[in-house]
Amino acid sequence: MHPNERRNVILEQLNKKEKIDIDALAAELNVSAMTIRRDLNYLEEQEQIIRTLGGAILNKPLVMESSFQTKEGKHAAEKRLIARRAVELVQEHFTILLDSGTTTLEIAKLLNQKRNLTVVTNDIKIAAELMDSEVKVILTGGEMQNNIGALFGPLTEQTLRNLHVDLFFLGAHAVHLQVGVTAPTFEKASIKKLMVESAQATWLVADSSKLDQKALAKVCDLEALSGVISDSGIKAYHPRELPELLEVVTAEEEA
Amino acid sequence: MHPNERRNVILEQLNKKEKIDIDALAAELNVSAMTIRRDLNYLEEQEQIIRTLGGAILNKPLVMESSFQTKEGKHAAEKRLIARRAVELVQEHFTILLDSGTTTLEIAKLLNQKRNLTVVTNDIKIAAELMDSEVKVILTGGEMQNNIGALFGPLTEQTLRNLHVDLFFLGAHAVHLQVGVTAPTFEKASIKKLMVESAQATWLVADSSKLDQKALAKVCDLEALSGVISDSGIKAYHPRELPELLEVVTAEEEA
DNA sequence: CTTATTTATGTTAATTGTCAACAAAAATAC
DNA sequence: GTATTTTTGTTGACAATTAACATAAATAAG
Repeated sequence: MHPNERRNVILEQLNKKEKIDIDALAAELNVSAMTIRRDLNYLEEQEQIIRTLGGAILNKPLVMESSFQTKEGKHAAEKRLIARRAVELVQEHFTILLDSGTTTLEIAKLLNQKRNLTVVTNDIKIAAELMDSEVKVILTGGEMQNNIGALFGPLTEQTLRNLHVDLFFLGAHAVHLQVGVTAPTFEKASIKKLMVESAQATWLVADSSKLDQKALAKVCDLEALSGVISDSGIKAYHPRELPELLEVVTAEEEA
Repeated sequence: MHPNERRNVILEQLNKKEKIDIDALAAELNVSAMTIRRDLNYLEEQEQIIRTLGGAILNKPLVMESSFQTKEGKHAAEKRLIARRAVELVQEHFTILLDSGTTTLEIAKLLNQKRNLTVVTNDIKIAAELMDSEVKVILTGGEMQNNIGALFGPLTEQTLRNLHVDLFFLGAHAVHLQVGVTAPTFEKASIKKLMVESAQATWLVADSSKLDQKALAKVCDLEALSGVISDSGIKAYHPRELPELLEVVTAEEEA
């Protein structure tokens, strides 16, 4: 019997019994009490259980607000402002492509109430967010990146190649005047590049912490973008130097 | 300082600190460890805290288990039993295809501690469940069915056609001796059919309420299955009449 | 297929936490 | 003021935990 199997048995028992006893489990599973103890310590590290004297109980997680536990990350307020500005670009009957990421997730939350809209995404958190809405959602498919919920790989790329959308909201890790938009891995860059190519218009959504940064893999030049939406930090940057064709929108707090 | 005062101090600390330590408290409150222990035992009797080794944590009220609000549906206990029996078929390095549905979601929950496993699915709840695990997850892609989180449509079908897996767990709406496995829409049936075709082995997982039922669209004959896992209700059905090639496993409560 | 390496498990002894029993102290009742 | 109850501290027996090491099993490497 594998350790994982054994741990599953323990969890199963806890679903019925509220509390389990180490010695009883050891006898039942024909292993030493020490092994059970190690299992319990492992499960406690995973925050699945809580150790008690001679046993353990289930660790009931706290209630979460959204489908996913959305711990308020860095620049959350900025992202919300950007998202609010972004949805103004969305018209009825549009097909919209949403990159994976927290900024685009904020956009998804605002699209929640729209109708006659199709959203394509490679982010399962975005899909989950729109699950109970009237928006039509298409997931690209692909291999899921753990802890993030973004889909990557050949399957994703193949889907994107057969796609055309009206509007693409591109999230970025790094944007730079000369270098353009870049991503930390070739895999991500490749996906984003395909997304740009399959969209009629691409708007970059990025809070100011991403500006003036460079990363490994090139996604596209700034010229490929229809516009940029960022928070007021972009002012401290140099909006005048951005190519003229580029409409730069600065999201700001409303009065 | 009154005993009740002291106990309130303990509870206050627990609201901030998640876990408290007996010796530290004893020193801080200038009482013996034994006194703190008695306080903690008292508070545990009141179901306000839970004792751990050398300390205590707050007793949180009951909440949900999974990323999604999984209101305990019909036949939940049966589904869990079936799931437990099903994962016994899973070997390391397997690639497993999971149909969308609540029974297969239960299977996913049990898989989430396994390693060296690849899971393919068209259900975003299953994907979400496995997001924080070490299991490699591949989503088929496709159009998301609202309120359920299952992916359908041509995109899904195309992905399935280019796929081969070791083991497929098929969830069913209706199973019948003569008619075989059926689904309520052609769209769903089409997906399930493709899944059966792309798998080395197909095991049907269905609680007994699904047995002896017919629906509109045919998925496959019983002969196409490698086996069936159901709860004990299947006994009231007619296991002897099932085709001989079919191994029927009945999941039952352990002694 | 064999060997090396990692991982999992068992055993022990030292440490730490727990409990029960009793005694002392404090609070309360009469 | 004394009696009674409640609370607290102390002690020793016992149980659980941990760390450290040894062994076995599984996996990877050659």
